[in-house]
Amino acid sequence: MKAIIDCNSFYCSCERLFRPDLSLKPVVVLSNNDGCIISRTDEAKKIGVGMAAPYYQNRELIEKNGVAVFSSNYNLYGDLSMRVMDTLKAVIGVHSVEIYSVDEAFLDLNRIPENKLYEAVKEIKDITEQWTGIKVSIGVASTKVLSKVANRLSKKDKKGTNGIVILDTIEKEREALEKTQIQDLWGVGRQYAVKLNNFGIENGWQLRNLPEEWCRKNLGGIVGVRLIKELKGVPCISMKDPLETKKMIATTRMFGRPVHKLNDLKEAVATYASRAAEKIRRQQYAATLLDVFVMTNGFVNQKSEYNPQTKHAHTVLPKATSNTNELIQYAVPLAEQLFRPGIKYLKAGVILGGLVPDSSIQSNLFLTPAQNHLPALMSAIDNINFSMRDDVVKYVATGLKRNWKMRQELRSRRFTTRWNELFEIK
DNA sequence: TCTGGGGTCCTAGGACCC
DNA sequence: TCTGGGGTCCTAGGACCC
Repeated sequence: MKAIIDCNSFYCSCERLFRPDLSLKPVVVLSNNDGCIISRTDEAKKIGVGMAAPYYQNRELIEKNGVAVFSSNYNLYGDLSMRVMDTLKAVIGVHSVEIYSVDEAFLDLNRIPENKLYEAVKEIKDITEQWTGIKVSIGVASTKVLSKVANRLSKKDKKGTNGIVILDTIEKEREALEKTQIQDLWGVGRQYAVKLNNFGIENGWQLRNLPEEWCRKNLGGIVGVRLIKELKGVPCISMKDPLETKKMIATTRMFGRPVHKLNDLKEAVATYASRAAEKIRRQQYAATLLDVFVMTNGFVNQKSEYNPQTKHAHTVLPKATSNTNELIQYAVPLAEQLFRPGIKYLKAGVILGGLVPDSSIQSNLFLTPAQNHLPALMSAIDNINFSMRDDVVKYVATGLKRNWKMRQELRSRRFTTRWNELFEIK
């Protein structure tokens, strides 16, 4: 059996941890740039705040109901996420945990006897909540897709289920799938939901009973076939090897306000390149491919129809690198190449691909001594920036004023990752 | 005024090879 | 007059996820 464990309203729970006064109040967390609502507590859902809804459209509702609003604070969430994952690994073993996202992990329960499943899962839940202060829900079933179904039901009825749902018989599977609308299934997005609805399929049980060939034709080939099999309890999506290397690491941002000057665009791209370089160094990768993209105003004919246009340009790097200086030097010309005067840019990004473990970077006999010291320089900069605060040491190319920077007006303190922002008890 | 950021996987089609 | 077939590799783009 497999389980998926999921932190309840994760970002909001992180905020509440340091604001006990909000424990029963509605809370929402906004995306970067304070654009969308990306996490809501049950209380906020009840009031009618939509998921991924633009903040400005919900502002009135939020203010009228006294909802606490936070800008996203990824330092805080990232740190608490690590604590949750470390707890899971400590309880059931490193090799049985697959971190799926910042707030979710799949657990391999194969070594637990069927008749002890509930006990075991309950223990995992209790310990995680006690050690981290974050509430979680758990779904258990024979496949990943079914465990997601179970998890969703456990969250919907926290009181009735105690946050745990186990699908261990065909009858329970059937009941759960009949209760699950097609668009709420893991692997069915907007496009497929429309297609399936047109075909008269509305819940998970109906989908489960469709012929595989139909799904191969209409739901993305092999992806659709796997989905059906998983719904039938035949595992097709296995646990991932934790040692698998990533394929890309990206840093992309909307601008605080539209950018129309080449210089601002270059600064932003240089900044994202150094941010991305930090990320790959921390994860001990080096990149062989660098892609820069820009997004131009996607609002067509004043109708506020969101239709972003992006343009990419990339460079194959002559050798794998994680060096900020080098990556900036490749990234900035790509930004220049993409830039057109008179156009407003809303967003840009740097994607590092073709990742290899950085131990495989070959030292080069023909480099000058100064160049061979670059890794030491990079880690010195990383250490300073990490231990002090962001960007004490930075490249001039990344700009000094940064007037394109995103807005984060309502961010809480980084309680767990910055000494000068520690939680205070008076 | 105002719509996130960071990923994965799969497929179709073009380029190229013999 | 007549112009193959099969294979691989790469890339762009679409669909999905949280």
